[in-house]
Order: sequence, then C-alpha cells, then structure tokens
Amino acid sequence: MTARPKTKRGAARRKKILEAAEAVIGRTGFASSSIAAITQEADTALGTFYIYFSSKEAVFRELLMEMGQLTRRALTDSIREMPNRLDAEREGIRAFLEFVASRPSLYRIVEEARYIDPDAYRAYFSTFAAAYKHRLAAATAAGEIRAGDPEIRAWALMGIAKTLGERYVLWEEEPDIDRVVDEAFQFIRHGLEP
Amino acid sequence: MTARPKTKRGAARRKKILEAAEAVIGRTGFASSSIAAITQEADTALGTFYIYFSSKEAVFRELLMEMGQLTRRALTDSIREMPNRLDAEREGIRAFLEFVASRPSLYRIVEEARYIDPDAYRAYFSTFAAAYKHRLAAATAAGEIRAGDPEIRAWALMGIAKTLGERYVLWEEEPDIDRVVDEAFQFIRHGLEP
DNA sequence: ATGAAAGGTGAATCGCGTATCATGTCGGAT
DNA sequence: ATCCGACATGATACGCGATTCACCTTTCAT
Repeated sequence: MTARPKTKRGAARRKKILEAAEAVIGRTGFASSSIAAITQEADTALGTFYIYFSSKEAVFRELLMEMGQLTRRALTDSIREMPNRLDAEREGIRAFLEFVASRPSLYRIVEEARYIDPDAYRAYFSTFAAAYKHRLAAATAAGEIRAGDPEIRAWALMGIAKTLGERYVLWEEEPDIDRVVDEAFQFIRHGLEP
Repeated sequence: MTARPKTKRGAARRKKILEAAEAVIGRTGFASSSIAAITQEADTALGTFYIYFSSKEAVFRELLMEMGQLTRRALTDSIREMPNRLDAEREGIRAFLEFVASRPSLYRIVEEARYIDPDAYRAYFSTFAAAYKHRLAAATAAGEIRAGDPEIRAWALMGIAKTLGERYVLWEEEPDIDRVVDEAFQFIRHGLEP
C-alpha cells in the first residue's frame, strides 16, 4: 500500500526507483515508459515499484512536485541579491535556463504533465504566475518598471523562458546560455523599463 | 492500405473520421483517444478507420499538418495589409489568439506532438521560426525595430503567443482577447521599438 | 540469537486497445 | 438491370503493459 520506507535500505531503494523514473520518463516520455523499463533501470524487481508508488501516475506526480521545488529554489536563490526587478529578470532567466540544462528530464516531465495530470499542470504554473505577478506589481508600485497588467506580463515572461529553454537548451548540443540571456534580456528590459 | 477515397461517399467518410479525431484527441488527449472512441464519434464502424488511415499516429500527423496550414493562413491573412512590423506583431498575436479560440483542439494537438512525433513538432515550429526570423531581420534592416538577434526574438515572441493562448484563451470561459492583445502588445512594442 | 516487521521478487493475471479480415452493401458505369 | 470496384462492418485475434500476490530475504529491536 505504498508505505513510506522505514529503513535506510527502503529509502535508498525508493530513491533509486524515483531517479530511474525521472531518467526513463524524461528520455522516452510517459506513455512509452513501462514500469518494467523503470525498474530495470533501477536494478530492481518489477513488483518493488508498487511497494513505494501506487501507480505510474503517482511517480509522475512526485517528479512534478520535485521539479516545482527545485525550480522555485533555483529562481529565488538567483534573484535574492538583485537590487531591482530588471536585474532580477535577467538573473531569473539565466537561472531557469541553467536549471533546464542541468535537469532536462524534469523540464520534459513538467510539460508532459499537461496531458497526464492537467489539474496539476495548471496548478503548477498558476502558482508560479501568482508569485511572479506579485513581484511585478510591487516593482510597478516602486516605479522600477512601466505600468501594465502584471498577470499578463507574468505569463508572457514565463512563456519566453519556457520556449527559449526548449529551443536553445534542450535542442542544442552546446547551449550558449549567456548569449540567449543577453538577447532575451534586451528585449525584456525595453519591454518593461519606465 | 489507406487508399485515397475515390468517390464522394468515401471522401465524406474520411473527412468525418478526421473531424471526429480532431474532436476526440483535442478533448481527451492522444493517449486516451481510442480508435473505438473516434469511430464512434464519427458514427462509423471501427474497421473503417483503417481504410483511410494506417494508424492512430497517421491521423495525428495529418491533423498536425492541417493545423500548420490553417495557422499559417490565419497569420498571413491578418498581417498582409499591415504597414510595418509593429502593427503586424499586434495583428499577428490577435489572429493567433482568435485562431486558438476557434480551434482549441488543434492547439492541444500541436503541443502534444512534442511527445507523439518529436521530429514533426520540431519541424513545425522551426518552420514558423524561420519565416518569423526573416521578417524580423527585414524589419530591422528597414529601421522599423531596434537591432537584435532575430532568431531569438522570433522564438521569444512565439513563446509569448503560445503561453498567452493557453492561459487566456484555452483556460478561460470567455476569453477577452482584445485586452490580452493590448497588454501584450505594449510589452512587445517597447521591446522592439527603435 | 531470534522472530516479526520491512523489504524484495517475478511469474501470472487481467484489461484494454490496435489492427485485421471475412463478409457484406453501395453506386455508378455500361 | 447488371456488375465490379469501392466502401463499410464489427467480431476477433493479438500483443502489450499495469498491477497483483504468494512466497522469499533482510534488518533490527529485544
């Protein structure tokens, strides 16, 4: 019944399966990732999977959560020291693209969530958007950026990041993140500047 | 062997199945759309499906092509009369959002192509990007917009459109397209203006 | 050292959905 | 009116993969 592991052995095994799931699903997509393939990648018997996860969807959901936490952390860490919104935008994009480069599987998993678990997908991005909107509104009030609907802007900016991440990080053998950040930021800066 | 229809009856039947496929796949996603569900929606026997399509992937690919043509047409039609790039940007976004509103299924199908047929998905957007890039480069040369990498800009702008389409058209009961276009365009205009 | 709980196994079950095919029906050319 | 190719049917074969389960092994508290 998908119990939490109660020994270090169990915890290690669970982790191994979770990592294998990330790798396999990230590589071949959700549909073509069989439990057999995942457990094989984890050097584990098939049945063991069901000790820690109730279904394929369940691991998927857990990976989505993980992605959310990691992305959030990467972004807040990169932004924390920035003196104003525009600098924060630039570093936020950089952090995001670097995160995509470091965990490409997780990026693919998030996008595929739209079809596996639409509610979770919506919640995922709506949460990001809400925080983003809040920051943009504060920056507007502080006069750091031009006035404008902070929600629409938040979604537009997320759209830029998502798409550039896919095109210039996932699709590229050797991503040139600095160049992409610089070019994108020129556009965004003028778009937001007072 | 998936022959082209040779009578009007055949052509009508094929079309009926294609439309049913668009509806069903757009509504429930590719994975959970069985041939049975599609043929049922088309008031057709299951086996008839295979007279016109060799597999589920095959209809999917055809729908993707259709979407490409329709989107292209909608965009070029809306842009044709525009005197400059900035006006074209504004009307291009509007046309895209209106197209999403009118054919939501097709939007979902395109995005799901990433997982069903990755090569086709890449080709799809790369083709758009190439044309877009060309236009942005021309506009730069004409002094209509500030200098900047036209390719990165093209992908960034496509990202904005895709994401706003999803959030403010697909997810909204009664999309307020004008408002979204106005807000997004303010941002884009300043981002590109000389 | 021991036994009970936790962890691990993989063959077998089971449901589902793709694709086939043997058997009709239709339509329009002659 | 007849006939032949085009169309249409739906029961069924078939494969695949998720999930289960009866049984075995390891861990660790006592």
